[in-house]
Formats: sequence, structure tokens, C-alpha cells
Amino acid sequence: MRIATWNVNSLKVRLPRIEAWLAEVQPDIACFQETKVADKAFPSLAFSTLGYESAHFGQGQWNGVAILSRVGMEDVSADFGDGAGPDAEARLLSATCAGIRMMSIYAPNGRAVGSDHYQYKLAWFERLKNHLAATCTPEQPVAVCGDFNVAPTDADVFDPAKASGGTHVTLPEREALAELERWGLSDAFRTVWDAPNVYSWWDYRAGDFHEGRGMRIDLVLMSAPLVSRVQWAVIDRNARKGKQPSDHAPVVIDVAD
DNA sequence: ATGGTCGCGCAGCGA
Repeated sequence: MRIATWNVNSLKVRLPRIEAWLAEVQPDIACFQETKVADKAFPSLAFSTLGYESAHFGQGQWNGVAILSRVGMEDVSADFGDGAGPDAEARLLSATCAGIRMMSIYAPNGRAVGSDHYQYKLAWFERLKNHLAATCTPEQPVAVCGDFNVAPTDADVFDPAKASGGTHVTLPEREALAELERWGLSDAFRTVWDAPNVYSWWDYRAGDFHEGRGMRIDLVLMSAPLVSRVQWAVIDRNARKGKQPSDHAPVVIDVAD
């Protein structure tokens, strides 16, 4: 079974590339982030034509997350299920596909260390941990996939001192990730590859992609019964090349059926 | 050292 996650940075602009990518890579389950469309504008027909059921949680111009599956989709749930009310932004969608509790997440950027947005980011991760505890257990197959806007270690950043104005690499952000791991999740990519300087996002500006200046901030976190099934992992750099790419590349994880 | 490009939507902000 092939599981993928991709921050597409606008479903509308990216749809032709997404369709070609689905046909080529053939994921069984795909999570998308930053769809930037309202639910009524979500192109579910384009995906059903390719054999996928789909669910979307959007808000219009910003944010928005989706899950596609060709191995079934049940118990779709938008937003947090921690009982603390709705988030102001569309950043979390959950569904069960082939027995796996899938979550497509788009963590807040944080903008600047210490800003209100940075505090919202840290609070958002706290809610994600509570959402996990309230809606599933680490003893079942769980995959939290998406744009975490956190680089787990300095090996995941081209230059920690220059990275994104200080955010994405701070101790509190990394501690928020570690909290999710303590709950019972593992970074699936790192179970296959330990090489440094492998990235999933590169700024559009200044030729950063071609110069190799990026960060690995798109992650697939899996619970123990699922991560034990991992067979292969890759970040699909080809999807970052050519005309009108997203600034993120997909992360693809193969697990035994 | 600085700024650089996209997407949104039509000015300038967010990433």
C-alpha cells in the first residue's frame, strides 16, 4: 500500500499536475494540504475519474486539507475532535482508509518567533496531541500526514540560522513534534533514510530549489503497528521541477499490505 | 548583505 502527502499550494492551479502525478505515482491514499478552495469548489469528480474517493475540509482562499483513497474511506471527520470547539482555520481532516486512521494536517506557519501566530502554532500542536488522544490509540494503525512547518532536526534544514526567520527550528516547535512521538508516532521517512539534507520544501525565490536550500517539513508520522510495515520511502523531487510546481514535494511511503 | 517568487484576487499580504 502506498501512502503519500503533498502540500499542493492551490488545488486550482495545481490540478493538472496533481492528476498527472496521481496517474504516475499511483498512491492508494493521498493527503493534500493548502488546497485554497472552498468545499463546494473541491474537484471531487476529477479524482473519482481517477478511481479515488475524496474528502475535503476547506475555507476558501487559504488553508484547506483533503484525503483521497482508492482503498475505502470511512468515518470522515473535519477539524479537532478534542471537544474544545472549532479551529479558526481549516487545517485538519481525519478518515479511516483500509483500517488506517489517516489525518491530513496543515500546521500553522508561525511567521515569527514569539508572535501571536507562533503561539497559535504551539497551541495548535497541543490540540493535535489532544485530538489524537481523544479519537484513537497508538495501538491501532495511525498515520498523521502533512505539512508540519517544523524541521525535526538540524539535519533537515539547509541552514538553521537562516531558516524561515527563526521559526520551524526552535526548541518549542521541535518539542511539540517530540510530544507527538512520545504519544506513539514515528517519522516514517527516517526509518528508511538517515541521510542529512533531504528536503520537502524549497522557497520559490532565489533559485533555492536548484541550489539545494530547503527544509524537510512535510512528514508522515506513523503509530507502531503501521511503521513496522514500512518498506520504502521517498521524497518525490520530480514534482518540484518544471512548470508551475508547488513549493513542496510529495512524501511517499510504501507499507506492506 | 540584500532580495529574490508565488497564489490570492486586484492591493498588498502571507508563505
